[in-house]
Amino acid sequence: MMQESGTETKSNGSAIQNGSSGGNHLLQCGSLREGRSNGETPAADAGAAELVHVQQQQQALQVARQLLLQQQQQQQVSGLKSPKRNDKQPALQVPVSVAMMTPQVITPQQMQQILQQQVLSPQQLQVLLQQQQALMLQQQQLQEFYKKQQEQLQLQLLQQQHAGKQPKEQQQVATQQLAFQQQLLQMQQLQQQHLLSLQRQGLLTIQPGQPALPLQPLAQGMIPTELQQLWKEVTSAHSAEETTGSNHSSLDLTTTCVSSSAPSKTSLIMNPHASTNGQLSVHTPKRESLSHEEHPHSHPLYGHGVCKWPGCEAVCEDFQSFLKHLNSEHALDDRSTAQCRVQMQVVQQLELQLAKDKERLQAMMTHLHVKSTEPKAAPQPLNLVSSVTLSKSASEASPQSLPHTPTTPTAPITPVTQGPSVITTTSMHTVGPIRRRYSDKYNVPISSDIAQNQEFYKNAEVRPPFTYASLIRQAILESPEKQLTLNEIYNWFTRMFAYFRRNAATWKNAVRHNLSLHKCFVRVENVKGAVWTVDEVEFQKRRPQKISGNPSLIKNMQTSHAYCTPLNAALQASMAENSIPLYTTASMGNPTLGNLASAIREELNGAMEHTNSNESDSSPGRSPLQAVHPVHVKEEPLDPEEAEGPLSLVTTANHSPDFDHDRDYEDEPVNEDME
DNA sequence: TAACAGCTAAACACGT
DNA sequence: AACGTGTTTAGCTGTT
Repeated sequence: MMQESGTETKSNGSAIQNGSSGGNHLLQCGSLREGRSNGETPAADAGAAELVHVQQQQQALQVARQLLLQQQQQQQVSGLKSPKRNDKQPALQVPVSVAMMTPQVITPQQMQQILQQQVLSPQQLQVLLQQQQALMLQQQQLQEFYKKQQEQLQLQLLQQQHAGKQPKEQQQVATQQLAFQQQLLQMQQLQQQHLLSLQRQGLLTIQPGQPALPLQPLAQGMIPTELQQLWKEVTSAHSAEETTGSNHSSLDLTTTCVSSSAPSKTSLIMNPHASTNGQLSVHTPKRESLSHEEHPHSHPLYGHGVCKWPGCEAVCEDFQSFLKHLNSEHALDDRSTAQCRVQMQVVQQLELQLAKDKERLQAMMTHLHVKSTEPKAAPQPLNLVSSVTLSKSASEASPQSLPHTPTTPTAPITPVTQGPSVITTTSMHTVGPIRRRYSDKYNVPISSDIAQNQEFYKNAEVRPPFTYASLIRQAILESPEKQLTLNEIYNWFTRMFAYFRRNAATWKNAVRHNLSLHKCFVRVENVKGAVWTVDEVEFQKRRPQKISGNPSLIKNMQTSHAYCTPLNAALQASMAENSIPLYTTASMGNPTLGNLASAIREELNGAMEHTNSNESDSSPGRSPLQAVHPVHVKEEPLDPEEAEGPLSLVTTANHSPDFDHDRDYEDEPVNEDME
């Protein structure tokens, strides 16, 4: 007896839409977890490596800057009056190309796209965003510096022109300038690489014609025409003097920068083939060398003069020094052990990823061979790289599904496995936004997703990919007594999801609507008023999807569930970073894992329940619903076949300790920067 | 194409 | 009267 069975007024029992429609989530746990496990570590490594490079570039820039300063001093000493920096003459002003200097941070549109796709986990997105921000910071500093230097240079060139100064000095200054450009070129190359790495991981979809991505900044107006003109004057007037290779390369670089306006000028440094992909041919040495392995002393942790210990990348001149470094820096200690464990997890996840991807590939190939003529072969779930398709889908999705929050994406997590019609690898990651909410019946359980992405949902205004019904149910099930007042449900929404801290009128109305509409929500009069409970039987009665009866799908489903278990271990690994012992189990009292584990069982159970409705599946884990759950009133008699209690009720014991009923965010829009 | 699921909006009733 | 709660209907989009 949980509460006094009050006068629940479920008068909508006659609702035509019947409450059998619960929520749904779509995520196959395999695809999500794998996507995240796949991308996380390499992305982090790449980011760290690039940061190192950025720092190196900065140092080089510092040196170059000093040279330039010396040059300026010489000029000043030689009698040139030092002009005020603010005396910029508009006609000769050399604005720094925004296109070039714009940090290649993920634009809001791209971010939205990413969030909508949710190919990777929110945590991974955060990590990558942090890397992006770090890079952005670096480049912004360089940008400032570059601006200053360019202004100075411009002024000096101006003066020299007017004063008829020696071209040699001028040329030297220009060389310095070009040195900066080269540095910045490399900087941008790094950014490009970072971006491409994101692309490879499916985080970004570079769409043709997408202006937000400065993929061709160097080819477009990097140096204004004024400067080009200046250069022409300088170089043509003194072409006889400077025919050295360095100057040539400098000039080449310059013309490269203006190649958009004068493509037929001098030879391009940019690789034409690469430039079509937005990738420059200017490689940093490190990247270049990554592809070959011809070191005489082959060691998995040593390559190309760099220690490959995760997170190290120390430069070692030769193999001996590497061994020295290995023994000194990576000796057997706690840190190394921890890193080793992490690596183990990484490998494990990658292996899982590989296995799953192999299976997926097999399924795809089978599918394409068997029923390639099926009209639904290229249906809605995927939006190929074509921006037309994507934008169309997006425009369809946003206004209807989110009229109240145009800035926040609908975030249905669309598993790659949903659409087997994926052909290209890029399109694997460009599954566009879909309006639907996803059933939590056969895919990732809502409790699992929320538990794992809790922080993300709390901070990012991303709509959870679950139906209101599912969310309400989750809120109620998370409560200690499996019952909540309406206001407590509201609070749960605002507490758990940043998305629901806006437009309260809309979603609260929807919550009330769902509570009233769905039979699975039972109103119970309580001492302190009315509370809402979940009728699990009704909830599980949701319309079975077409998956039922298809043995192969059932098998796949079970497989996907099976993948959840080791991935659960991966989650534990990540928690080990926070002093949570590795390989803890859900029974050890961690609420998140407890919920996760139980949710997995729940989903598996629920799925089996529907797919094997005829079988007398008497798995020991099941328990009659009434034994655990406070359902007080049924308008319909319990179907004994359906009365198998879902194991989700097990989560009771693992209720999150930090569940705070009193904290409510109310309706006021929450600050955006809840980072 | 129709049925269904889900979302949003809105009207309305009722109680405080 | 204002507000919160609850019910119901309608219209729309997307899926099956």
